[in-house]
Amino acid sequence: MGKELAKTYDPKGLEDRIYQRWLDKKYFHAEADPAKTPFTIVIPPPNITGQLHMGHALDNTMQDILIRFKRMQGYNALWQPGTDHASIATEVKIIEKLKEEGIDKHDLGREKFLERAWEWKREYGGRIISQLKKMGSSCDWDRERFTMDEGCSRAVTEVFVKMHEKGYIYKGARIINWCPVCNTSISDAEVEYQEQAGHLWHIKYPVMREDGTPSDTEFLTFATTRPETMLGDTAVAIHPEDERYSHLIGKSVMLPIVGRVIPVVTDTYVDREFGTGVVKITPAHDPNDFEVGKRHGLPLINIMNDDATINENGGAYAGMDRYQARKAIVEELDRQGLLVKVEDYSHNVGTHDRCKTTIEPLVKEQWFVKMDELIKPAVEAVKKGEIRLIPQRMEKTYFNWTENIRDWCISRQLWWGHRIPAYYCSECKEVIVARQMPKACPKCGCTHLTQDEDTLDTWFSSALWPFETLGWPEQTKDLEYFYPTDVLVTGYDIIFFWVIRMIFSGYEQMGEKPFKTVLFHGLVRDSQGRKMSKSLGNGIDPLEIIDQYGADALRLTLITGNAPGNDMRFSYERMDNSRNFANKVWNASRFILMNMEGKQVTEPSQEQLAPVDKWILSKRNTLVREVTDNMENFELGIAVQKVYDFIWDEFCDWYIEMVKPRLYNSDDAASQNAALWTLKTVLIDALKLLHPYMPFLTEEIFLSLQSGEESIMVSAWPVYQPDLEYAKEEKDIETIKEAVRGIRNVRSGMNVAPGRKAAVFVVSSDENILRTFEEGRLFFASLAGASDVTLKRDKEGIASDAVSVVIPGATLYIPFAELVDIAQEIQRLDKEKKRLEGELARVDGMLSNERFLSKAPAEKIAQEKEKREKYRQMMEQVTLRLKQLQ
RNA sequence: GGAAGUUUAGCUCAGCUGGGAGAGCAUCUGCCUUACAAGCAGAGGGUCAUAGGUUCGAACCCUAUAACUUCCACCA
Repeated sequence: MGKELAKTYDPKGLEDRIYQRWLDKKYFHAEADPAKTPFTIVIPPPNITGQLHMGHALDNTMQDILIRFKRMQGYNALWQPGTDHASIATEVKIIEKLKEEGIDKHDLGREKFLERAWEWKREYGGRIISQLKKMGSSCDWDRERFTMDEGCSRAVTEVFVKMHEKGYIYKGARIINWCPVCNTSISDAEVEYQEQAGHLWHIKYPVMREDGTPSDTEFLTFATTRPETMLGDTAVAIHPEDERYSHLIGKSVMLPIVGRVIPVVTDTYVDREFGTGVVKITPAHDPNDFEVGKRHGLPLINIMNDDATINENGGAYAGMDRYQARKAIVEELDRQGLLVKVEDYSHNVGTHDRCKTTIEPLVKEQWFVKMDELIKPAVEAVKKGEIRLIPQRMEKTYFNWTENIRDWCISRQLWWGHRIPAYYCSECKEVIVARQMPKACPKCGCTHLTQDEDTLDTWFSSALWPFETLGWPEQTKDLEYFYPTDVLVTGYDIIFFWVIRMIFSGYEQMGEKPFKTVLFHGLVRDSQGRKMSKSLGNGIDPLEIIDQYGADALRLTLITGNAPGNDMRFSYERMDNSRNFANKVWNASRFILMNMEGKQVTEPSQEQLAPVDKWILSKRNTLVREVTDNMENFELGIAVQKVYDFIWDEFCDWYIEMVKPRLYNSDDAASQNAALWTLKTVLIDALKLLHPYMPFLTEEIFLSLQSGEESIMVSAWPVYQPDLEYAKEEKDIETIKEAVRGIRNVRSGMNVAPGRKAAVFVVSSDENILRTFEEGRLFFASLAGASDVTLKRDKEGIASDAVSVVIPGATLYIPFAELVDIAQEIQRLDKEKKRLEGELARVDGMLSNERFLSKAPAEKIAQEKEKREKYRQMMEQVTLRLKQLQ
């Protein structure tokens, strides 16, 4: 690119061009190389149905920052990308699409349906990937994987078979969560409880008399939120120690409508305090009742079809929807005089997190993963710090889940997914779990075998993601080299779905943790703090933001001022600020490029460097150390804030302004060269520190500054150099800055026109201060609006009514004769005196406190003493000046 | 029912191992100063939720309280 840079930064077009160049140069690609240390991140695979949203944008920005940082530090950085088949989400979408065409899934048949699904994958699977590229993500796209590609499918089968052999996977009839709309079982993690307004129906069942007829005077009354489930009641329970009902122990009641006699059982599960202390027991439709039923050997009566209509066990109600049946049954009970009362009642209802349908607990044959043994190493790993969670408080959530874990229902009645590698003999009903379909039944030799119709929970394959993407179950070089991975970046909302399952899978299959650190981020909310959602229509499309502001600005906004694990709000004001910063960097660079034009900039000697040059070089050095530290500790928001402040405040507002007179007016070529070299050197390092956050902007500028260099993304990360600390220059320049600030303040307070220059006298008995001002005379005059700067050891000859500014070690005088109001001047100095008195009182208080002196660290005491000296000196100067004026 | 988080300037939020309260936006005053008005210079604005405690010293550590948010469990 040429040196003619536009006045304002325009990311449009430029970002795509740069990204394409990075791709062409293969900078994102990593190969196992024993000579280098690997640094690996596996991407949380986005769903193939997904479109980039702010959550992805944040997640991927964080990963890209870490990857780019480590790559520049010299690590062999691999960011492993891929997508997830997202079985249920995708299947639902395809069903919807089919419906639009008037096709029913079952009419189409499994094979044709899967063809459609793969078509979908081909069409939309790439969409999210191209969107991630828009963010600037430096993934190794050559390694892109898909959870249902051949390798991943092999991994899934392998794990299933192995875990089945070990007894960790079993098939059994358990009560599971059933979604009547999606027509599949779901795991506990997929159930979302929602508070809903409902009713509590108080119902009574007649107690059976000795003669086997129902009593018409004695009843057991209880309350229920789901009266329709009475069709499946097989008992009524009371607490064993509840005296109110002790006479009923061993008796039975008549189940109305159905006409079934059911026993009264005692169980400590019953809470005597709640309601009447009586509970109806429906083992086939309630998880707690299921447990009670097991304890008492009660029969399971399933009254529902898969679509949540009442089945043939519901007698007259068969065929009705569960809610219709509820209404009809309540009416019938009322007619029979068995409905005691109806109360309004608000309670939590389990819904399917995908479709929000109220789930129906049903007893079904499903495949489960036995969790109690598997979870142990996963708990240990976090307890021992083998795996670090950031922020640490996430450990509580983690342990809370692991301690109360139940077996994981992994079979789904879906077609899109990994089909369960279990085969059934049609003759002897033998179940064979195998890597491939056996030719014949090993038990009876029959060749009529059919594969299990069900597929696996999406998260079953996601759990293997960190190692299956590196080649497992093959023992590949990549696996050996890049595993375990370094960091997992993800939202805290999928800690149960994914993080925990990857951890126990890693230990079980690899015998090793999948990653060393988990870095959690929060949710991106709208400007009012609401979750972004389709139904609210408050979602902000990252692609539109990129189009408007550029990817760099979006990335910066998402990272600035955000601590790990905390939710953040998205606002356009913050986008404006980020864009403005990009423009600031752009213009500072433009300034430097313009001034370097036609000049050969060479590295100056130490002697040629002016104190201001050393000052900014030293500041840069400190910045490098701090930013690197922060990034090593995953404090990305803090790190970028420091770079931001450095570039805008120190570099642009001070250093560039300080060197302008040298660049414009000085005919000292060596001094000019030193300034240009410093400008360029500091800018380049600042750009490098900024590059992980704003990759496009920094690359564009870097390439125009460094014609010989390949790319900033493969340049070396700046390193802190102890020999580049210039403590003296740092202190000296701070003195001048204070003087400038003091004078500007006074001028502004007195409404002095900016164009009006005035003579400034610097009076000090400190030789070092005088020398500092002498060396900085040129820029000090320019920044302080001085027509002339005179350095003096005393105030002889300065107009007695000059305005004065006191800084540590010196007093500055500005003779503004016709402007000065002596009374006002005294007032101003009085205010300053009061301030100093306050400061001195504080410092003196501390330093006269014996306990402070004996307990505080020596360094702190020295600091305070130094401050006291400074304030005393300034106090002396102010007092003196006041005396002169009065 | 259990747990976690939040509470700091008008707004949105930082504040990393306790050592003089910060940023952006907004407000007010001046400036189109040849990198940048998407800018520059200056200013105002905070009992760091409340009450105790620990400490020489607390926004930060401890205890309690309040409000808001979230997660988990789910009592029919």
